[in-house]
Amino acid sequence: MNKKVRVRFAPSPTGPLHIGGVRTALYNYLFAKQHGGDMLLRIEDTDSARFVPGAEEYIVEALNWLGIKIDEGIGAEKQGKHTPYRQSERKDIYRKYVDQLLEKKLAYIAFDTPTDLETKRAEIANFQYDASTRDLMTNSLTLSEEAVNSRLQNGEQYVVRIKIEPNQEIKVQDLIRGEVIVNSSVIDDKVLFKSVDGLPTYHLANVVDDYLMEISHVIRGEEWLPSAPLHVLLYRYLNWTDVMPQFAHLPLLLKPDGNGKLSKRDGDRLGFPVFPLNWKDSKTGETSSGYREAGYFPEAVVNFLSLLGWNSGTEQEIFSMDELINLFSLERVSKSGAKFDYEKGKWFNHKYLQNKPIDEIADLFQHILIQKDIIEDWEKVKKIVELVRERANFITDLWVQSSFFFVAPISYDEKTVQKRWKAETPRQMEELIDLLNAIDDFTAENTEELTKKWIAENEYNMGGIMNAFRLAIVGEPKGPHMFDIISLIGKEETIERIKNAIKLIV
RNA sequence: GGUCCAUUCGUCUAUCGGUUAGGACGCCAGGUUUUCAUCCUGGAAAGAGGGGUUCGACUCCCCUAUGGACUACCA
Repeated sequence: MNKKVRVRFAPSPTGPLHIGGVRTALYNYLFAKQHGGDMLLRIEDTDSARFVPGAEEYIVEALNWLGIKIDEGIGAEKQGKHTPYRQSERKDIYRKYVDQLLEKKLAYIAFDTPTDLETKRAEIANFQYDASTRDLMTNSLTLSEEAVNSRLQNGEQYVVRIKIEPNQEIKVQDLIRGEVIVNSSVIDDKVLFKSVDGLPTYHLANVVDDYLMEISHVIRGEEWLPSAPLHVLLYRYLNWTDVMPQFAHLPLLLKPDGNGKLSKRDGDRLGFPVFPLNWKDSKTGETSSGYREAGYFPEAVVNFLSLLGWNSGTEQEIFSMDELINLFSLERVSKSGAKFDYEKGKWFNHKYLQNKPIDEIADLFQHILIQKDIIEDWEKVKKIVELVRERANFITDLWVQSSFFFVAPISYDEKTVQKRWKAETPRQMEELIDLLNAIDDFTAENTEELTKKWIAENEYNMGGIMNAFRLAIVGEPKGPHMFDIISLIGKEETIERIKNAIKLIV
């Protein structure tokens, strides 16, 4: 049976989308597109207590930015035929399946309060609510029917738990890991539904929704692997095994140093973003930085992320989204977790910065200039970008690398002054002023030729002159070819700066 | 503690029984250069340990070790 490929990304709106989540979304997308399938976005907000306003919008915006297009569900152009795609709005749908399980005695009602459970856990070491302990608890298996009904009529809070038969082998076929076998005895009677808010828990909701939304492949993080057998069981209990999706559990993204899952704190600690976009926490007011605002190209982030846990089998490193769609395969996803290497992320952005059309880069840079109240001629901006982009990793680096094109130095790098500004330098610079002043054709080629001639004729030291010259014009020992710089800033400005340097450097 | 998953250079990874164990990031050295950077060339750098299976194991199996995930009326 070959059903249409339909995958879903199903985050819960508890905050900004984590970079690991982004990768999961990306792999889902690549897989779907390769097979001509659909990518759905479903919001799993069954925990009303953890809902964070703005999180859903953030997720949609982030995926949009990255070029991960949603075919159906939240954020899609047209939502699709399985609406709604927010689980909190699907309450009525789940109730039916809860009742079905209850009727078939595959689930039961439990009245134990959180404190009851706590005390039990304290009492019994490694307590697990399952076949071995449910007789000790307050539920519809231990209470009489009348007792249960009267409790319900009194409006007592309850949950519905799945009833798991102990000692059964449950097999999960995983596309990345192969067959995983778990004994049902180690799975507890998970809560499927809570009366407090009338909502199911994740386990029931995701199974029901994946079934109703005709999901063909569930591609999610490895943290779900331990509960996958429970989900398989649920498909069995609901008689849906014939249309059960295939599972693929992705390896985790790990901290760059030490061990463990990559977390928000690592970003703060090590100084790199762990979110796609900036996020401002409305409670604490603190902002977490995102890749977009840090100056990354979405293509670079996608490329970088795609290789964290997958590889093409070739030695190619740079991939466009289309190439990724073509080449991606779950079989080539690695099984072990990948440490997050931020340095390599920077390198990817550098590559994209070099390879993009100059107009695109210049346009982005001009926006930065405008924010700094610098209005500059488009052609000139393009030339400047051309000259400095190779020394930049990010659009934002461009300013650091080129600010001297727009603003004359107000101070001079001390070390360089000591090393490059000698006693005879002011006199030589005066001569240089005279020389440049007499040049009408101020192109880089011409000024270079004449300046070098002058240096040779006077038997000056090339490095000595040029480095002092640079110091006067740039203020620091950096930047592109000197004659390219002065041709762009012009004769007057060049001479002005040399004069200033002679005056200011002691 | 229990269950499950994993283990090749510092990092991401290639290898699907026979290779001088390859590439990339980073690092180091040299070259290019008037500076910084880029770029080019080169270099150091790896199969967790122990048993098997096999003519031959990084590759297959087992054990140990290590790491991770999960173990909620969270997802």
